[in-house]
Amino acid sequence: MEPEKIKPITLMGANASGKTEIALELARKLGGEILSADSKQTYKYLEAGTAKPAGVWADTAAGRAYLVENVPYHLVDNLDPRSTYDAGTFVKEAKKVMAEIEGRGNAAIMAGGTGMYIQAFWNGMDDLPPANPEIRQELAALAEVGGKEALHAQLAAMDPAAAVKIPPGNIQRVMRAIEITRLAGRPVSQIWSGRFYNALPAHEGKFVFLKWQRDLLAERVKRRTVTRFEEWAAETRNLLAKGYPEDCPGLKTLGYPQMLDYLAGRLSKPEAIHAITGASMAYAKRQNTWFGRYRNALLITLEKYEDYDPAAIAAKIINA
RNA sequence: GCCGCGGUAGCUCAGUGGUAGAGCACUGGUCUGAAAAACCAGGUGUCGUUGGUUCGAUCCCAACCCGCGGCA
Repeated sequence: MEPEKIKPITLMGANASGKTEIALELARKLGGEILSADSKQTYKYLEAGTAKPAGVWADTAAGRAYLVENVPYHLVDNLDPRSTYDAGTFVKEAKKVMAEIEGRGNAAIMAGGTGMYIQAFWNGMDDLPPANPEIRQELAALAEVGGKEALHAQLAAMDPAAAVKIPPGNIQRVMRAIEITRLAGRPVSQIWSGRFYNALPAHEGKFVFLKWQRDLLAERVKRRTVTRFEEWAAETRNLLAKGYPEDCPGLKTLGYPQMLDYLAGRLSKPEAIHAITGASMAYAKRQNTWFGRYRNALLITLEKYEDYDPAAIAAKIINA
């Protein structure tokens, strides 16, 4: 008799909400492997700054893997900080890893805070042309001269419907809309299916949203920032010494700009900690807004510290 | 004790004789290959306290309280 196949579990939540610990607990209980949905932990050398779980690369029966407490932890620690990464690439790699995990008969546990990656993986993306560096460079140069308004005006000329949906200040999305329209040869607003943001496919797996009471999360974020600050500073200093530019993709991420300010003497240590904590909380708010849209996810609210019991939460998820 | 400066949003502060504003914080939201990104919306208030002048005081006057600096 074949054992019942365990459907993938997807664990979502803001940074510092304890996803990793619960994912490890689930992996131990189910004999599972973890698949990280985190846009920054994919980078090598970014450890303290991304709260990447400590692990080691080792040869296993299934090939080389990053092991955290002996649990395979996929899609982390494998990209140079100078490289870019994106949702499309993530989906492609994650599908492959997911298939391999299932092929081994193991439970897959996706854990992460990058809502867009989770969204793209489970709900898919419309068939849009991938990023084009030449066009982006050209558009960035145009924005340099004419400002964000000039770019938005260009979008309005080629696709009024898209221009209405995207505010001029949001230069990244304006550029992307122009890019798609040019590459596809027709207005992006006609290509968008408009059905991208809905619920998650609950029949394909379990979806869990860990939501902390704000002040408690702020306390956790602050404590984590203070605790790892020196290690983070050393790691960042080391990267600069190796020749990584301050504006490389890996370093253009939450907290690193403030850390670079600190290393350059533009911020004192308390100021840097305050700025990093503030940025992390602003990010947590966005994450909670994103995940809150999934009404069919299992919502686990944490209102007091005692509510955070990884083993109990893991059991609750398994029994849900 | 005296002199000076200050007391306005959670914080730092601007401002006006017609009940007030910015930045940050906070709250809600957007999101289709940069997403730890890039944005949109919302002002949340006993203007230190009590009196006085005035049609009207957060603003002018007095006293008091508190903080900072100086002189004793």
